[in-house]
Amino acid sequence: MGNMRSGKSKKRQVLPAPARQKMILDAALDEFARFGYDECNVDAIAEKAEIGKGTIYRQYPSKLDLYAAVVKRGHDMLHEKMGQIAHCDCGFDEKTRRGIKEFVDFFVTNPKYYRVIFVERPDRRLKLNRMVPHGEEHLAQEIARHITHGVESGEFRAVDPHFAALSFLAIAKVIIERQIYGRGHSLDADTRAAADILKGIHK
Amino acid sequence: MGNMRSGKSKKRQVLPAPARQKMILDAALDEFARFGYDECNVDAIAEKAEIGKGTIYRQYPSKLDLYAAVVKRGHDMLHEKMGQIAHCDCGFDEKTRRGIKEFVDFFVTNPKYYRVIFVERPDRRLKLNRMVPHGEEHLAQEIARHITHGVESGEFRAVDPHFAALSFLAIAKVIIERQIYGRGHSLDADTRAAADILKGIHK
Amino acid sequence: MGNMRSGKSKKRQVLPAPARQKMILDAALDEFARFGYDECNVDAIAEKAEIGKGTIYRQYPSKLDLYAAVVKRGHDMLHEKMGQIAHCDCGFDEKTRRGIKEFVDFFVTNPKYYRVIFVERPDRRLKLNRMVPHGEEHLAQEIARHITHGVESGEFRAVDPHFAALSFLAIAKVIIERQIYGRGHSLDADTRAAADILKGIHK
Amino acid sequence: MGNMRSGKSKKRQVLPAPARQKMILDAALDEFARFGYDECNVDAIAEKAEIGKGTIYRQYPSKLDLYAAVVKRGHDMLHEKMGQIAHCDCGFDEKTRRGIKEFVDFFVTNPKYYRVIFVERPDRRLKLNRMVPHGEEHLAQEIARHITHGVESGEFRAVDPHFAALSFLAIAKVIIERQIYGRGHSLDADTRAAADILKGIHK
DNA sequence: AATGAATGAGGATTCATTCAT
DNA sequence: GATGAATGAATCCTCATTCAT
Repeated sequence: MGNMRSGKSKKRQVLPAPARQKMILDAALDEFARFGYDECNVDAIAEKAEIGKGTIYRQYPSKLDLYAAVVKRGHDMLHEKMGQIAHCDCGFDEKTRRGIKEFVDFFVTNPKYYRVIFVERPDRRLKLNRMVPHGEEHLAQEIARHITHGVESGEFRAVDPHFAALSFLAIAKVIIERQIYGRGHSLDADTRAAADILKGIHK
Repeated sequence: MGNMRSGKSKKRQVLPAPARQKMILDAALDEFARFGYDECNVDAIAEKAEIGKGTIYRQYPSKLDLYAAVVKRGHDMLHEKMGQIAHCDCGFDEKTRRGIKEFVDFFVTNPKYYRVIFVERPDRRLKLNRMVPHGEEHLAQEIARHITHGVESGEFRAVDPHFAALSFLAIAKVIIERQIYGRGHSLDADTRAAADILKGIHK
Repeated sequence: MGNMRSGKSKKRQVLPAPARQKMILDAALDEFARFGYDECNVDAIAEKAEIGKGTIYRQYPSKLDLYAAVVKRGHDMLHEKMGQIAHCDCGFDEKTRRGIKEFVDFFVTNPKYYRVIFVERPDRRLKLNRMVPHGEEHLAQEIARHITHGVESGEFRAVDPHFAALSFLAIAKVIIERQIYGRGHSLDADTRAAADILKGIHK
Repeated sequence: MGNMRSGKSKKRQVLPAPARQKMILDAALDEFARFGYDECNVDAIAEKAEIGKGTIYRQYPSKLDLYAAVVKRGHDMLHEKMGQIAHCDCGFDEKTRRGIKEFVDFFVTNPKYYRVIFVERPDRRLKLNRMVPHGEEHLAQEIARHITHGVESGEFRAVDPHFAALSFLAIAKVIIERQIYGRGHSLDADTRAAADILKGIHK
């Protein structure tokens, strides 16, 4: 009926619901990361996910909600990894080191999430700011809490924990960007350099 | 017709070319900074600049070019301020301190440029990336050059200058953001904290 | 650029603004009358008006506003015709007779307006009701005023003027519908029959 | 899945077929009357009927068919009430009076049908026009037949029966609308006023 | 038979860009 | 040169309808 596309005969095999969920989020992540929120269109996401547009809108009321869901999944994945560290039996320094490592690892391994969370900067958009309560600020607060513990236990020099947290984050992002976009930067060397820099925070 | 709009009778006096140029860029800066590239539309810019839309297109082939011009003007202004320091007769440390101060000052005084250059991040967009010679990278290279001098003269510890430069930049941005968006953060305190952190770079 | 439609080479000659205005309203009237508000689409109106879609939206903020404008033009045309009668130097009966005649004539001559104003019944839609303050109710009130004069001057039997007005209108519409959609109904015969019926109102 | 919705656990007990039929038509009547054909959507009808959307489509091939069925049920109900009068043992005048009364009563008691049959006016839509055998016309013919009897028996003045029938209908609708939407109009007063008007038809 | 998840044609609206005046 | 009316490609979203379970 007018939609007889030549070529590929859409024989979308039916996948179980959770698998489709995943395909949608994967496709959305791909497109949002590659083109950015505005330059990416819902049709392309649907096509990549191999589902109909309507199916997306059945799950997410709007393009913005879909984006928020992608960001949230990223944060959830990150938190799962990082959460384990919080409960480890190690000292402050060890926790810090491992925390940075996991953080950097996550985004170097998942550069798409880096794009979607830090480059596309959802908090730039007022609405998203309200929808995704896990922005950079949220992360900074968690790190700040960690630093506060360190300060209280005397393991860390007395600085404004929030400022220190933002600085941590900022440097971590530098490392990540160099890994993702740079050519031949040694992760170890960068991490050590970062340590040198951040050492200034230490007593 | 067109001149029969009721109400304000736009007595748009014809300005000399350079003055118009400035009005266009000022208006564009305002709108891009407030709404972001996509949420802002050319009509609004023209109206704010008090000129016809066509006149903008006479000067800039596209919205993207206009944006690039705004970013470029920001960089030029910044460079002019920073350039003076390069030629000052002071030592490495003094140059560094003044450099950071000027940099932070510029963006705290001109938060719109902060939005346009760092938040809106032109390199986010594939197209812009090609047009605007990645501002941040350019800056980083200049800073790196400065650091290299420091390293060569033995005034600075031997770190990867590029990495160090990006870290400088990252921390400077933290300070700026706190000044612009934060509430009641002392610029002095933040700068000192940053110095604490960056001291790690020093010997 | 991909829009090289084969066939008709759109060489839309530029018409003076008021002419275009008229073409838009004419096309809208055509389409709304033929298909109804919902089954008619803006693209078709634009095409029939031989202008771009955007041009319509430049004049009317939405499809609904365009519809309201069409209805308003109909009411204005009707009022102009009817207004002359109000000021004529004739008695109540003569005014009544001429009023009915003009009213019926108008809609028989402009059946599209009949569709748009009475069949499509804009007052069905809440929003339109607020936009077009000239619905059937408005007409009824004008007629009621006329009847009130007749009642006060003793030329008309004492009935609820509003009810009588609505009845006038209702019968007038019957005549109109028969003329427009019926086959071979004599306008004179129908009018005389209506007079017979409405005579009941008279003393 | 699908049965894991939190909250109300739709314990939709399976009803016998005719009961389901009724629920569908009731729900459809509600929604069509409240929102109109276009503004109402099938999902809402299914939800209100407490059945699955698919079940509606099993019974009615399309939304339009469902609408036609609602209109038809209205006409059937009306006819049943009116039909009894046709067979009553009373004279022409009595029949007429009772006919008008039943007609007005029916729609004042069932304003939803008034919306669906007269306000939404199925014949407005080209498509519907083909499906619903123009309700109003059908009614008019029945009334016309009645009038013809009156004319033949000499109980009614000789007018075009079809025109007279449409006039009857038109005035009846005025009464109904005033009852449904008006405030504080006396049904008796309106009916008497209508009688005054229609008396003109009588000898 | 009943269901409701999946579908995608269809439509209103926006806005960068052009070009006749 | 300056202007802004005109344009129509592009895009989000809706919702009637289908069909696998």
